[in-house]
Formats: sequence, structure tokens, C-alpha cells
Amino acid sequence: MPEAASSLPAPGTDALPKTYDPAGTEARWQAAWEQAGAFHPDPNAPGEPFSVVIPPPNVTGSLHMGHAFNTALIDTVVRFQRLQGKNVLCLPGTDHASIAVQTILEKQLKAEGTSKNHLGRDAFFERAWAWKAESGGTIVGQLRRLGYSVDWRRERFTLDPGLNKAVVEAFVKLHEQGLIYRGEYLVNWCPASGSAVSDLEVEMKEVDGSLWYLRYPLTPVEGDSIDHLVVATTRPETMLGDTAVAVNPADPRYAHLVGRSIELPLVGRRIPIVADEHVDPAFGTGCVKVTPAHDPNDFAIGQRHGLPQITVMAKDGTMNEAAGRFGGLDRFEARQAVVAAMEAEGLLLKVEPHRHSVPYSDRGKVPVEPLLSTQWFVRAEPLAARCRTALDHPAGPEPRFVPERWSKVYRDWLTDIRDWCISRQLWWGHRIPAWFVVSETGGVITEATPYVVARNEAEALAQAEAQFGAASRSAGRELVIEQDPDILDTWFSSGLWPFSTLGWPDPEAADLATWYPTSVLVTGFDIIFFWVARMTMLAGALLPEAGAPFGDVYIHGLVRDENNRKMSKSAGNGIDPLLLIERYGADALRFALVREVAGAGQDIRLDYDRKCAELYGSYRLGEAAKLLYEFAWNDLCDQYIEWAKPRLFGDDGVSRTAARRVLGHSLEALLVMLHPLMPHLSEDLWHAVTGAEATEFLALQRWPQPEPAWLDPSHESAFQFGIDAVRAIRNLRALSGVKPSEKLPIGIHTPTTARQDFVIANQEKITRLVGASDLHWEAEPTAGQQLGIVDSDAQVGLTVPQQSLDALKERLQKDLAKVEKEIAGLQGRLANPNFAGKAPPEVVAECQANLAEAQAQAELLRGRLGELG
RNA sequence: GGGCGAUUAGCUCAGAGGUAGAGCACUACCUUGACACGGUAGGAGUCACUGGUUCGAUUCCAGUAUCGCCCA
Repeated sequence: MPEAASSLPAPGTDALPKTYDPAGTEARWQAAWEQAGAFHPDPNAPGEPFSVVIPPPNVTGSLHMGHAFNTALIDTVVRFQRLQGKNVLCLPGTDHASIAVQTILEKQLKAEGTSKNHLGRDAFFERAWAWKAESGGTIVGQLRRLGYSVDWRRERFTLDPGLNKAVVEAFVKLHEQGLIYRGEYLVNWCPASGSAVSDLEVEMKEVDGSLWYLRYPLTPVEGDSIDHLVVATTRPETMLGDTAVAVNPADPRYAHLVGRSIELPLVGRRIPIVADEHVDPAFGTGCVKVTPAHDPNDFAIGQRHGLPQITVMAKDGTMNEAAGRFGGLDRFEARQAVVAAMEAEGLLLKVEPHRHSVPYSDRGKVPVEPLLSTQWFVRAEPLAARCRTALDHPAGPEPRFVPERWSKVYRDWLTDIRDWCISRQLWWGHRIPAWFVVSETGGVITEATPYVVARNEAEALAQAEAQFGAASRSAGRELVIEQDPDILDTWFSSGLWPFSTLGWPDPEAADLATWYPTSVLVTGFDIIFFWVARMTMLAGALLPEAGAPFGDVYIHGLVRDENNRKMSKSAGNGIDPLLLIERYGADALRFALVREVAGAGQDIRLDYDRKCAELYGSYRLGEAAKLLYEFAWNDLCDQYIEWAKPRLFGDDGVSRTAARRVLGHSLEALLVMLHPLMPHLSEDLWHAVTGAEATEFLALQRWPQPEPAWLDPSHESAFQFGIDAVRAIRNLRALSGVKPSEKLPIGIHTPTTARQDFVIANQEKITRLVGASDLHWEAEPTAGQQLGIVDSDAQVGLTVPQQSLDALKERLQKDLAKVEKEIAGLQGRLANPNFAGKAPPEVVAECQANLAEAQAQAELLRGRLGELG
């Protein structure tokens, strides 16, 4: 703390405007910080590196409360670390959000009467970039408006050329390691976006549906007692692709039928009856239809029994030619049509209402279709295994979750993980760096077309030439390669964010050397799987030496909107943060958001700056905010300034200067500590208080150090006595109905000399604080005054109107009852031999002291009551 | 079905093995020299329930109930 700077402007000078103008002040300091490059760190600068990459917001839409909350938390952490003297990098950026953006653009095109196919891939991409420039610009502007202390020069976008290089490199490396493969599997198909999506992008929803009971005729055999089975299904339209009926092997009702066959209605296919453990005998009739190409469970049954997979649905959600006469119908129309056809043939036994889970596409908001499709996958288990091992690292878990319990959520997800489908049949995104040697399969891409994975087309061609060139030429074919039209899941590029933004895969990248792994990742629990786990998995494979891509993962809650009110304070839900910023300023919004954060863990009583540093450092930001608020308001303003006023406005020059110094010093320390939470206001006030040059910034100052020499316990207890005495007098006055403006003779009575000395030394202040006409102090109370009890060692007295005596008496009785209850409790405890014998001696001693104090107070109270009659 | 979290003042939530706090709301009084989007003072809680550990449990443990979230 620079000593020279600690002084206040002389009273009466208009150093600050009367009302605070958040918009103007905040804009001014944001411009000043940016112009000075205050948050542009140098990787070669001294200081312990500290780095954060922000969760890149999507380039769709506008800043919402969740962004504001996340930003407030991150910026508080990085500003605090900067004040600690660390070499802090906070790196911003945005996410290209394939599906979301493409959906928006396609809707726009549709409104214009055109389509992406009509436009063509290149023109569509151009349009998407234009959208990104505008929409991405909007959200970046809004992040700036919050006062984010990031390095805007290093701003990145998940689809920028540098990141594309990283994505290609990552894909190639993972493919080389055998961690990426291509194959035909049952994937989640979203008919709305016309693309495969990953398991994470599917949300199970409970819906009210029906359970249809269908008669499936048995292939007749001589001597049959029954001629059909009944299967129950929630998706009758898929029966067109049935390739078996399954029963539980232990089900006595059907055991004898296993091995027989069914004549599949409407289709006429003969399908077997198989026995499979998976079938629940208690569900429906205990017989289930098996459609391997349209249901994950049936797919598994099909695998176990070697059943054919018949796909009866096209990728747009309509039935295909394999559906026979139902071909061309939408899947939901087909459902009705199949049911009607079955009914017409007398094969519909009954329909029951049935509530069940249906997979919905997160983005598309329509049911996803399990569909057989050839896609690219990341082999998840080896990556997940590495992450699980890192959690058991001998030096502590990597990464370390705060709060710790999220570690379990993370670990559980990484256990029994399924492979990650990373290809998307979309345009807006990173094109998959694989080239098909289409000349091998007649110029078209099929399941069997060989491919090469390469960093660019030239490399791909060279590889293809090496592998297929000779054979191709000898067969008289020209070698032709064609890049995979598909793109990668957005989360594949987001998953590289902590290192791709720092320069990976460039081995010389200085930022990467200094700031990787990053220090802390701050994000919401909703994207632990989507993002946090993908980053740790990919980092484990691509930068295995560096450990986890971030030291800590600070998981915060969500700002609740709509139904789950959380913003009840400001009434209506889903509040636009920009409106709040407009009205109250970014600082106010940030402070309010951070104050709401819950902290967890132990609390230690230390002086404010030490304690505050601890809270910031352990990410208990909400507690830090509350503590500072209390200090600023209750201690500094309510108490210190009030008591210092006579000195500040008094004639004693030395005393006045001292008071101003102390106040200035306290204020400055407060401003530093407040800065992470309210950067603009603190910066502004700091300049006003210290008169610092416009080129100097509070943002770049140092955290205040506690000064042990300034601690004075006797002074502190005397001051506390003063505060308590004033409160006791005010209390007595309020109770007696004495107007605050009415000046009265007031007495403070204490036999303790140190306290008397304090009262004498502060006579003028106390007189003013309690509105006394005459303040006197002596060991014994003045006759005729009513007394209020400060503690067993001090009373205050004043003359009160006769009619308030009853109120006083009531109060005394109440106080007495409370004290007596306390005495009873303490006596009971002390009388218990177990307590005296087993409790720690200091607890017993404290208990005895409390009892003595309570008894003395009770004595005083009884005396007072006796005098009142 | 499995897991996690919550249950404390009218509301939103802190808290901690030694007998409970804040903000808002409420009541009374007050425009006093930083502040009326303010001040001073006050009322308000069986800390969900049942057991256990302990000298002592609202706090730790187990179970129950209700609510919420995640995974299947």
C-alpha cells in the first residue's frame, strides 16, 4: 500500500460528483484499460502464470443471465489473481455452434423461399460467416460491457483458421492412435436437423403414449393349441422392420415356442421366435417384437441372435421403400396407418394408454430416431480410463473439482462411457479431414469405399496414391478422391479449447509454454459432460505429458429462470442482464450475482484482508462479497466515519490529518479488495481518493498486506464498548419514546477506568451520536435517571418521561427472563459432572465466565426492576 | 431403478459440535452533517421427522418424508 497515496480530499471540495453515473464511468474505465493494454499479458513477463480460458458463448443470440453470472465469477477470480501479482491471462472467444446456427440460417433461407441446397455449400458458408460476424460481434460487445478483464487481442473463435488447424491435427493424431474409427451403427438421428447427434444431445422425455397389442400369427404346425402370439409395442410402425419376436427363456408361457416362427402381418415375412434374457416377462404380454434397425435394445438382441437389420425409415423421418405400401408416409402418419391396417385385418387386440420415455433431440425438439448409419466415432473408453486414473493421481486429483462432489458426477460419467459419435451431416463446422478414394467404388461414397485421413488434400492425394495408385492404374482407372462431406460435432473443437487457443499444435507457441495447463475452469454443472470431460479426454490423448488441461474446475450453479424462480427479487423471471446494466451498471449486476453464490467449507476468523483473500482464493466468492459489504457498510461507514466525524471536521489539525490518513488508508485497502467484484466503481474511487495518474490502474495494484503492528486489542475493546454504549442509549431512548432530536442529559456509568478514559476522550463524539445535552460519566448512576444495561460492568442513564416507565419495565422483565433462562442453562450444564469431567477446560472456563456475567446482569436487572416498583 | 443435493425467520438463503444469523418483507420512530433506492430501534424460528454417537447435536452418522436435479 503506497503510504503517500493514502489521504482524502479536503472536505468541501467536489472531488466526486453527487450522483454516480454507472454507464459513463464504466465506459470510461473500460476504454482506459483497453487503450493501455492493461490486460494484455506477456508470456515472458515475471510472475507466477495464472490462466483462464472463458467458456466460449455461442454466436447465436444475446447475452443472458447465465453468461453474466459466469463472467462475473471468472472476472472476479482473474482480477483477484492479478492483484496478487500473478502473470494473468484471461482468454476470450466464441463458439460456432453448428446445429444452432445452421438451424437459424435454414429458417431464414426458408423464409426467403430458398434453401441451403439451392444456395450451395460455399455460398451457405459465406452467409454463415456473415451471421457470425454480426451475432458474434453482438455477444462479444456485451461481454465487454460487463468489464471483462480479458485479453481481447487473443480472442478466438472455434471455427477460426488456427482452431481449424488444431482440429485437423487432433483428428489425424487420434486416428493414428486408433482412437477414431468409422462404422455403421445405430445412432441417434435427428430428423429436424438431418444429422446424427451424440448421446448427450438426446434428452429423455416422459410422454403420454399408447401401448398397442398386436396379434402375430404363428407359422402353423400340426397340433398347435394356439395360432398366434400377442406383442405389445409403443411404436407399431416399426413392425415393418421386425426380424424376430423375443420371449424370456425362463417364461413358461412361451418356452415351447422358441424356435418356431411368425408370419409377420402386413409384410408377409417369416421371422423367428427367439429367447433373450433382456425380455421382461412382466411387460405387456411378455412377447416383444424385435426391430434391430430401429431400437437400441432390439439392436443388441439382433446382434446376439444374428438377426438381419431392416431399415424401414429414411433419414428425413419418412418411411422408405422397405416399408412397402407405407413408403413415403411420415413416421407419425405411418404409425396410424399401420395400426389401422392391423385393425382392418383383425390383428389389433387392444390399445392401452401408456406413459413412457421418448428420446428427444436437444436442439431439434423432435423425437430422435435410432437409425443405422455410417458415422465417425471417438473410442471413448481408453480416453476415459486415462481421466479416471488422473483423478487418483498421488499428488491430488486432476482436475480438482470445487465443490468436490462434482468429481463423483464426472467420474461416474467416465465409467461405462459409450463411444462418441462425432460426425454431423451439416455444413457449418469443421469438415472431417478424411478423403474417400471414390474411384475404387465407382465414383460414389459407400460403406465400402476406402479412405485416407490427412491434414490437407495434397497429403490425402499422396496417401491415396501410395495405397491405391498402382492398382488403380493397372485397372485403367484414374485415382479420384473426395473429401467427406460431413463436419465434426461442435464439441470436438470446443474440446480442444484450453490448448488450441494457446497455440497448439505449434510446438513453439509461447502462450502454450507459459499458460498451459490453465489454472482454473469456471463453468456450470450442465456442461460437465459436454465440455469439461471432453476437454480432459482430448487433452489426455493429445498433450499427455501436461496432465489435466486445468488445475481446478469451479462448478457454479445456474441462474434460474422461468419456473424455478431465483431472481424473485426483481419480480419477473428471465431478466435481461443488459437491462440491468443499463439501469444500474455492470458493477451492481456483478456484485449482486456474486453475492448470491453459495460457498462451502470452513470459516476462519482473521482480519478482513487476510480472510477475504482466502475466500477469493478458495472460490468462495459469495462469502467474500458479503464480508466486504459488511466491512464497508457496517464497520467503515456506520462506525468509523461516524466516530471520526468530529475529528475530520474539527479544529485540531494533527488529529484531523491523522483521521483523514486512517480513513484514506482504510478506503484504499477496501477499494483494492472490492476491485475484483466491482472493478469500475473501485477504479474510479481509487483515482479520486489517491489522485493517481490516469495511466495508473487499481486493476494492476497489489493486494493490501495485514500490518500486525497496527493491531491493538485494548483499543479495539474500548471502541467496542463505545459502540455498545451508544447502542444502549439509543435503545433506551427509542423505548422511552424520546425523540431523537430531543437533547437530554445522559450518563455513562462504569467503574472501569479504561472505559471512563475512553468516554472522556470521546466525549464530543458520544454526545453527538446519542444526542445528549450533557454527557457525564461516573462510577455510580445519577439519581432519578432510568438505566440501560450495556453489560455487567457498565450502564447508561437518562431521564425519561413518566409514561414510558411501563415500557421500560416490560423490557427489563423480558431481558431478565432471557438472562435467567441463560443462567439456568449454564448452571444445568455446569452441574452435570460429565460436563465438568469431559469437556475441554477452556470450554468449562468460558461457561463459568458466561454464568458470572449473566448472574451479574440478572442482579442489575432485578435491582432496576425493584426501583421501578 | 441408481446417484447427488436441498429441507433454518413470511420470502431468498448464510452458518457452525457449546444453545441461531444476513438481506428483503413487517412494526414503531426519524428527512441528524455519507446515504430517504436512507437512518435508528424492534418483533419474528421445536434449525423437516425418528433414532444413534457425544458431557453437549440445529451442526456428525443412520434411517424416514417431501422437493429438486442428474444418470439408466
